[in-house]
Amino acid sequence: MRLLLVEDDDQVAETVTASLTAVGFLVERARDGREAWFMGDTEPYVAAILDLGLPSLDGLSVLRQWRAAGQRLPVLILSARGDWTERVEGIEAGADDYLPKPFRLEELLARVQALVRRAAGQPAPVLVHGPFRLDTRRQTLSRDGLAIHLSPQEYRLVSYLMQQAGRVVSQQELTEQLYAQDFERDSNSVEVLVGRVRRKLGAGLIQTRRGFGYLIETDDDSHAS
Amino acid sequence: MRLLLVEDDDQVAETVTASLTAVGFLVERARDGREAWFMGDTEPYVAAILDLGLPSLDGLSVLRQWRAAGQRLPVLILSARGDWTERVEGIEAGADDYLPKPFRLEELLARVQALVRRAAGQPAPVLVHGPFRLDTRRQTLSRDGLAIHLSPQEYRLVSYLMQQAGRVVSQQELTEQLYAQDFERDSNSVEVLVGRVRRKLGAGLIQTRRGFGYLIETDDDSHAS
DNA sequence: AGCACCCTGACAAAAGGCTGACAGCCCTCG
DNA sequence: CGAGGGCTGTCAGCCTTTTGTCAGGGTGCT
Repeated sequence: MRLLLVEDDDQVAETVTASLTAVGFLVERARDGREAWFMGDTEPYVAAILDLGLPSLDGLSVLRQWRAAGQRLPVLILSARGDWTERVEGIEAGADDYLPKPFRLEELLARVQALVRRAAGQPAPVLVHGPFRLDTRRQTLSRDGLAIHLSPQEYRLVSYLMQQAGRVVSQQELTEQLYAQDFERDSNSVEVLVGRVRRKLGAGLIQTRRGFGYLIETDDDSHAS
Repeated sequence: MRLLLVEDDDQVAETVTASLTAVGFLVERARDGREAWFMGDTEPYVAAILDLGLPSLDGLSVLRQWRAAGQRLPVLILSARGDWTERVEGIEAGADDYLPKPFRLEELLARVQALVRRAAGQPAPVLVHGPFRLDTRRQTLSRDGLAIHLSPQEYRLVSYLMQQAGRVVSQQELTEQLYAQDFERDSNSVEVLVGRVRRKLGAGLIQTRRGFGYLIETDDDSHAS
């Protein structure tokens, strides 16, 4: 799942990126306000982490512009000056959460994950679909209690589709979620990935909607009979 | 597991650090309030020991500021004046425990360990996984009742992983928990450490989730059959 | 049939993780 | 004080797994 990190300080950006990556996010970074605005308006991120002190265009302005343009991307604001007025301003500008610097990485992680879950309406750490169980703590998928080994990329694919269960997800969207933005778009890597997953899980779980994308049914629908 | 010790007196700090280190904690020290506040807000400690009489920013204020910022780090307060009002103040400021000076080192140890266990939602001082028993009181690991010698660092690794049983722990997180903040992040020391532990305990206990991190299963799952 | 899509097996590059060897450090013991 | 031994981080080499690419073959719709 792609995250946008807007942060001008290299040091901070690196640390934050590392921890977010470690828990499975694909992090892309903007260094200044203009870049941030453009990326956020263009690319489909699941959430953005927005530092307020930025060159070229202030963080709050970026946020306001996004909101003005109807962009509903969940935004977590980071701010060095943790004062009261700024927090209010942030919330008013349309932020979803606010974290004063300095912060602990765990807290950032927790909040980002909360944000993403809230946005996805998916609070469960274990996603179930028929005989399949995706355990996000163990980062493990099992069928009928038997663990099935998935590579990181395969895991991300299944995880994303299960989080979006019941919705058709286009190849384009998957490419965007699984790969960095500068990735060659005209390769069939998603197809290959889906193929590999199917070989492991059987053809039933991930359905193809020819011309539209891929789909994992919601648990109820698939077992209604 | 990293602990923050906030204490201005060198003598006391040294003694306390020595005993905590001896039972497997990695202790980092702050000498005054500002430093304490910053470290506690920035680094991922499992708990803090907070002396109240401090230069530059009073201990209670530090605590209040942490709490105001949503920092839930477990805190044990140390105080020279063991009077009633101060104790109440401490608890009200958000402390988790309170220990009047002078205290016996054993008592401090016991309380800190209790604090950490409570915070981890792990009431048991003895963690069991299959034939392995980790006794956090004696800091010993045994298999089938036979003690296995672990070096301090090895013990910390196993201990952390067992406390997080059932969860994949990334190398990054392990590095943060096992090494002090200024540690070179791009070495393979964690891998080496894991290797050493496995040589002593066998390959079964610590699983590798390639691309994700390491994992010790919960006892139940591993012996369900 | 024709076309756009999708699947699959093979391959090679790259990443991730493991291991043995080694060196620095510290402690203990004689 | 010096020798020996344990602990630990670093490094280089090795092996395995992962993953993007490509070419060729299906599949379903019009």
